[in-house]
Amino acid sequence: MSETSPKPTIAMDDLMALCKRRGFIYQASEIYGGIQGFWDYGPLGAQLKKNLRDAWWQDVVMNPCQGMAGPDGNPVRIVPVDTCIIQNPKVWEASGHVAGFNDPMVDCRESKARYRADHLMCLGEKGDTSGQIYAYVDNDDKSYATARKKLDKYKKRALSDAEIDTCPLTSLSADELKVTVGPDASEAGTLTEPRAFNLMFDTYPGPIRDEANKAYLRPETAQGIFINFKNVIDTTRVKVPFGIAQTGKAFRNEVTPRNFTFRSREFEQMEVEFFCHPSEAKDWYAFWRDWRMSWWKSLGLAGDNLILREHDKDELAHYAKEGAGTSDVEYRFPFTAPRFGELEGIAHRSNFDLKAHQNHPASTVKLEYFDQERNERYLPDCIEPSAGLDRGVLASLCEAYTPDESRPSKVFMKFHPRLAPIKAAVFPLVNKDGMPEVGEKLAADLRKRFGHLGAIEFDPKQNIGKRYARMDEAGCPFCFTIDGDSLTDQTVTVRERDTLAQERVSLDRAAAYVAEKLGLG
RNA sequence: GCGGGUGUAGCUCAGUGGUAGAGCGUCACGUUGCCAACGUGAAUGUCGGCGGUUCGAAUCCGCUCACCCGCUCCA
Repeated sequence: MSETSPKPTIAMDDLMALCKRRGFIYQASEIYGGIQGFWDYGPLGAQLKKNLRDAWWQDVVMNPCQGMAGPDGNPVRIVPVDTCIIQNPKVWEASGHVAGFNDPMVDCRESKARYRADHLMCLGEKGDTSGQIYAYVDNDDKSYATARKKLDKYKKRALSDAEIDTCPLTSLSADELKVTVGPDASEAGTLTEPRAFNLMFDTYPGPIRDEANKAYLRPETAQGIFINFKNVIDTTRVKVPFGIAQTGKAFRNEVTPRNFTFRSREFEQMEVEFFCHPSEAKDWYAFWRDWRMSWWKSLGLAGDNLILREHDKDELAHYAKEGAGTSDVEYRFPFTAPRFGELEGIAHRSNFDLKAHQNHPASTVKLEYFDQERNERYLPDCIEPSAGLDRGVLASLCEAYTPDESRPSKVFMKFHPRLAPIKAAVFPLVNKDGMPEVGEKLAADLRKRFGHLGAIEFDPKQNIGKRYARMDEAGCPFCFTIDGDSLTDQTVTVRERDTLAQERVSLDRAAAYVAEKLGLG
């Protein structure tokens, strides 16, 4: 990993100040002191985020893989869904989230170590209900030996195995915990009571707030796809291999929200679950991994700040253990540098999820797919490219932030034109002599043509330098200026954000100019 | 969860117990007319919040909230 970046690492504080100043991102509930792990998007941020989501929707769902054929030589097929944030809680039992997202943790005030409560065992002398208890990490011989040694020292004699009683830490009473010595502690009573880190948010649909009515806010959008797999198969004409895609909010009660919007408790995902025959899973995995990497590059996250990283075996998620692997598309954020933070994970989930839902006791549905061509019934394997929309936005903001002492704004946002929240601006050089009228008409024309892609600004106030500078900070790629000559020869000056170059184009060519620069031909 | 830091106008920050400030930005008017120019003027604050000490608190004390950094944690 290279420690040197071709671009100086920007200060996160400066970027955050710009995001506030220009209306990209605000702290959620700011007027009440904020709320940890939540962020709101302002006018420019909302459009930036929409543009990234739309780019994904277009390139992944509507024109899958930008028209590139899959490894089988056929066009890639994807259909969209939009599923609920709240589902029957059994969905999350089957998926493993209820068990996996509820690990009670224990902290040690002395050693500062944190343990999973269900990984801690305790030992003491058989029959002794008043003496000290010693905790150790389950299946850790060294930790066990340490606890035995501490007990022997406390009892002032070597106890035999037969004199030892063990039990899980979670079975101890509060009083017993007070006389328990932590695995890495010397004093008793330094362990906190086991605390559940509820990584899923609870909610209670219906009038009665009762455990029987407990439901969860989804921690990932993926399960909404898996539980609709049969519906999609039955009601559309898709055939394996194909993908189901959706974007939407997900919620995780992160222990430590950090780093601006990077680890938020409420965030938006863009996910595809791509189903294929197990024999083709490896090829599809490699295909998606490589194409997703190139997609992020195509949106301006090029260069050394973006890497594709294959997971080591020991960091694979529970659903990916059996699969062909997991890769991350990672971006070098200022706060991770020189290391990288995940933008998107491409995982081979094998048939983990379909199997889990099919096998859940409360589920009656058969999810096997009958493949006519192969004359074979099977549970498809699944390749999951799962991207973080908010992380993509954050990476785009970081990448776009370009200090430039030579220009009045001292900084400009070099967004890819496709992502830029303001597509173009129109300025009358002087707010009189017929220039505003010409400008307003041009702005209206551009709005009609490009308004669905982003804002078209019209600004007749103050001197031209200020207006250019404002657009630089907003990341607007093109500014059209109407001057005296425009009235006579029907031409305008277009000023390019990145190069500051000015070019004279005819008024009726202005829309074509923007279309070409946006890649719309 | 632990340790350190920060919190005053939209942004950056000054203000160590005595009337709430500056620069920039924003807005208006004038002038100018291709890069935050110039002139005049204006708006904008629960000094993060709550409580305490004090005749008097942005300032001292306690608690709390949020953000940043380092741990820890994170399928």
